[in-house]
Amino acid sequence: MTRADRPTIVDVARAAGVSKGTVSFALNGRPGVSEDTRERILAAARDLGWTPSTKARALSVSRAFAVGIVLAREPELLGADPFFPSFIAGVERTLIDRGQALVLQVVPEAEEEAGYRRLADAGRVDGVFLLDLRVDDQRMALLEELGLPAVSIARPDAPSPFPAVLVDDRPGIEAAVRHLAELGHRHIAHVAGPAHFLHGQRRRQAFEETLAAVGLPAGPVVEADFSAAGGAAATREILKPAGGAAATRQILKPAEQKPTAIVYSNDLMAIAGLSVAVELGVAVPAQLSVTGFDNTDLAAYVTPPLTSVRTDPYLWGRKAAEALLDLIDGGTVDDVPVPAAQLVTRASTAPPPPTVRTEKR
Amino acid sequence: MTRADRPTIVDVARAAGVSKGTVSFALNGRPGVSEDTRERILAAARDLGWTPSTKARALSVSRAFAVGIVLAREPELLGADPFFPSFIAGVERTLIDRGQALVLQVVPEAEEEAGYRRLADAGRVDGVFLLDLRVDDQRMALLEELGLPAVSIARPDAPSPFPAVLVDDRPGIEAAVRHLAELGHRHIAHVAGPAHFLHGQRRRQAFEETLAAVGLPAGPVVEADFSAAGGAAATREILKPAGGAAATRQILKPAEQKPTAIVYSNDLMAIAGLSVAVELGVAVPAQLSVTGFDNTDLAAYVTPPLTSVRTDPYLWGRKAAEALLDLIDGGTVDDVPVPAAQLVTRASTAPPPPTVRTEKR
DNA sequence: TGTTTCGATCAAACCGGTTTAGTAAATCCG
DNA sequence: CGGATTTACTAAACCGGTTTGATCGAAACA
Repeated sequence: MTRADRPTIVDVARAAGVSKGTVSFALNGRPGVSEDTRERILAAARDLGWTPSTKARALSVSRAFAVGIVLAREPELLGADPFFPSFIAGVERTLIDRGQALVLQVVPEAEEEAGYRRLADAGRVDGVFLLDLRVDDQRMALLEELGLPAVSIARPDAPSPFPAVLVDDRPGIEAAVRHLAELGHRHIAHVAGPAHFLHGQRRRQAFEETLAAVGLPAGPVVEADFSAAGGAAATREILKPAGGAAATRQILKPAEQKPTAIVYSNDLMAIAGLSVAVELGVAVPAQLSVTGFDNTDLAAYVTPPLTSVRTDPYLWGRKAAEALLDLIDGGTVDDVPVPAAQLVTRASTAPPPPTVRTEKR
Repeated sequence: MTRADRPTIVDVARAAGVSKGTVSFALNGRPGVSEDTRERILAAARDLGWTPSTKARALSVSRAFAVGIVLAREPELLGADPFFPSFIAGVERTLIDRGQALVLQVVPEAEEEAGYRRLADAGRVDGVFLLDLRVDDQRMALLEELGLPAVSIARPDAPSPFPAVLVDDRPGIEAAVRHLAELGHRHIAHVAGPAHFLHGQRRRQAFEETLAAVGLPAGPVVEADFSAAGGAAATREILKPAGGAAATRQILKPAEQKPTAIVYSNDLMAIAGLSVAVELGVAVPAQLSVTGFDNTDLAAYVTPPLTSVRTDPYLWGRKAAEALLDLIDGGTVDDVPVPAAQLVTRASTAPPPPTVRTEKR
């Protein structure tokens, strides 16, 4: 009935007839062990089914052999975002190969800092990923104080002591706007993500700059929160004749001309927007073109199929993990380039209606 | 330039003028320490900003102070499923309060067993959650072999040595079917999840049993894979006049009568199904009623808003974590009841078209 | 051949906690 | 008042690895 205790390094040492120090050397590929002995040790380890205890290694080399992610998003928003699962899957691909684990922490927004402190103080992780960068993000300073190496997804807006995976949302938005412009749209609106998020802000910037670059007038921008509800509300605001009280959340001066296209900063809001259009009797794409961002699984299966920007979070995850592990190992790590996002055109974008088109000159 | 090393228990002991054993006792609330000394120790610890090293504790008490989840799903399916983020958020709520961490492992399906072994052999976790139960699931045996405590989400189909959170999808599906039956539908179809998943199987069973219970004829059941693409294909199969080659994936004999309602086993497939209906010129809900499952964020924002079954994965996560930690602490843990899922009715369900209705007798 | 160098190996210290065995002083008891 | 408990605490062992310093025999050198 006695539970077979896991073998330890001494068991292996005894079986191989050496000291435990030698076993350790043999296993870590250190010089100073004869080929003969090394093989005997490896064989003994295999026979006993021995795996070094991470706990013991962690203590003696003061490493956790784990990296962390602190997520301060609301679960509902997480669930709707295809980014995380793919990113994490990519991260794991790298971690598993290098014997590391991923410690996840999902916390209410107010406890974000506490989350990082917990990971650091308890020595649970050797480094972290920095996601959902914000404008003037305080976390870089926090992590430096905590002495925790990090890799950020996208480059922060201030000089950062940490390497970044150079994710850039701008080319994706730019492609969307140019695509619409080429179709003949002259009045394009944007449903932005929260301005305090760097990616929300950058997508919006890209929207505005590209409009200017192709010589179109600035379009209305409504800030929403990346949720379906937010996307629906924003769409209503854009499509409805600006009622008195409704103008509250409008950020830019409304163009006199009602937009013939809306660039959303994620698919979830775009899909919600499609429904609002139906409800208001606005045909998509005949009267209104719509683009999303993320190229969700669902994008190709809504009516009409959604033109969207395809990104590659799985790849980002792999690259980010490689960079972080190299950094932890003491290497000097440069920013990591990644391929630009691609626009996937589907039926939700088409030329603007002729009537509106006529007015455009 | 010397990095201030983190204080250890000896530093605290020295500061308080006691031995490190006493510090340990004081901190763990053991008897045998005078109130006086205890306070002096706690004060010293606070002053030095000392937190016990998880690594050291882990080694000496052979506990990881962490629990694990191994996910063998494809990232795309994960991304579309609102279950995981909410479940994990619930788990964290409990874990954080009890000083535990969550180790996540996302692996290709073929490496699932290896994933559990890695966690167990390296001693990374003290227990795991068992998600996505399958028919004749081998993992219970594996975990028992590995000596890893577990809590399963839903009760397995075979006697299990582990406690379960008694999630039951059947009442949700039953409510959906009854709702449709009350609206007057007589021919109802089901788009099922993969039959090798227990929840896929059980939702299907509930569908079939409820039909029988309310005296309706068995409806066609098409098995899909929970993805948008799968949902679209299944819908096409149900709505199209059964073409020659198309009958391949049809599981039940098709009812002679084309269905006036479809019960989907998740929202993602249901939303994809809505688009297929539009494409085939079938009006929802006028000609076809549709129900989903999960009550996704998006459900209320598609056209028409989707009647769906609301579940509470956040709660499940909290309860599951409590049960697992109690189990790890050596308690005897019973199965944990949770409230039944609720049907949320929206505009995607309505009475069947009169023409069809006439035929029903 | 005597000395040096080197490679292979071992014993012991160490990481930072927990836990057990032991001790001195204080308290109890008859 | 003297022996038996109890209380408060310390010293040391332990968890299972890694790493350092010392040892020893064989090969290299003078």
